Amino acid sequence: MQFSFRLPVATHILLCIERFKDEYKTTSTFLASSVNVNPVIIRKTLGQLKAAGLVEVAAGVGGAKLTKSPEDITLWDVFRAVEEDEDLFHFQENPNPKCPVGRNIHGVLGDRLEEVRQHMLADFKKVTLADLLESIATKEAAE
Amino acid sequence: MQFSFRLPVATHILLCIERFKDEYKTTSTFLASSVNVNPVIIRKTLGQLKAAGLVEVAAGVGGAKLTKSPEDITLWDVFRAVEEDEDLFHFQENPNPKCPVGRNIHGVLGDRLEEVRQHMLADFKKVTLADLLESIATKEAAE
DNA sequence: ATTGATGTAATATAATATGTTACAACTATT
DNA sequence: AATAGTTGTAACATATTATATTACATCAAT
Repeated sequence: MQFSFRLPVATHILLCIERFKDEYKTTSTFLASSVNVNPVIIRKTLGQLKAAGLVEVAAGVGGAKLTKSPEDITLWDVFRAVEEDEDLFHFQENPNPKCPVGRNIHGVLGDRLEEVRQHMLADFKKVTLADLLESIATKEAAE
Repeated sequence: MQFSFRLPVATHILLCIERFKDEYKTTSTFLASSVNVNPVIIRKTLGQLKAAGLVEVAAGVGGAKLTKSPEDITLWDVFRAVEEDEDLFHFQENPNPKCPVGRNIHGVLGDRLEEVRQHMLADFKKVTLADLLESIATKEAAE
């Protein structure tokens, strides 16, 4: 059981937009060829990133660019843009209310899991696009 | 996008086994009525918990019990018993190798996400079944 | 032997993610 | 104004995974 690849794809898109901003017009087709998914997936994701205020997309003429500098965009921003703000785990909806475990498990376990989730989100905040771009540049230099 | 309810269900099962060990024989049917899922789901989950060494299941006669005390079983044990040991997120399998972002994203972003996952696992280790049982007992007392 | 359980296979159903096609709307350019 | 390339989005198809259910062989205490 894993999270979908929406976060990785969205991050990939943002990194490409920044990395190639001076070389290419970063259209959905261009981005799709780097990520290797259908351009429509890119457009949908770009729509979520736009709604979250992370990118601007040029209507008509095409191409996208970041609205902030890469230092100011974290994985937390990206995660929130493309994933629902919901519990980390599904819970069985109708446990037995006559059982003391059944009627309290969601509250008790849910609280602990929500703490874990908040830590995860805090971790996401520590990673910026700039960090990732730098790591990629380092790898590129070593090739 | 959420994790399945395998962890919550498995935890629920373990808590019930301990909570009712002196009152009932904790068969898959009994447990199923508290969790409110099909008994076969309970048996499969119990099979995973048994494989992980967390419970013993009485063949033939039925019923399950913990192999350790609740202080010594954490959510980490339960998570490992019922979930694959894999990346937190899916990655697009074939990004464009001709693109510097495409050929490095998995390594670079994957490393950061693996750190987040390790933190999550560490958080799971902090929560024991005994903690949860105590929280439930507190709620029961307040009812 | 009977009874009530477990373990497991086979299959069905549901939910979700992803892929694809199609097309209206938009904007710079000619 | 017409064109060309692009975005935004709907509609639909496909794949994957999780969960539910039925069935039944096997087991062990009575």
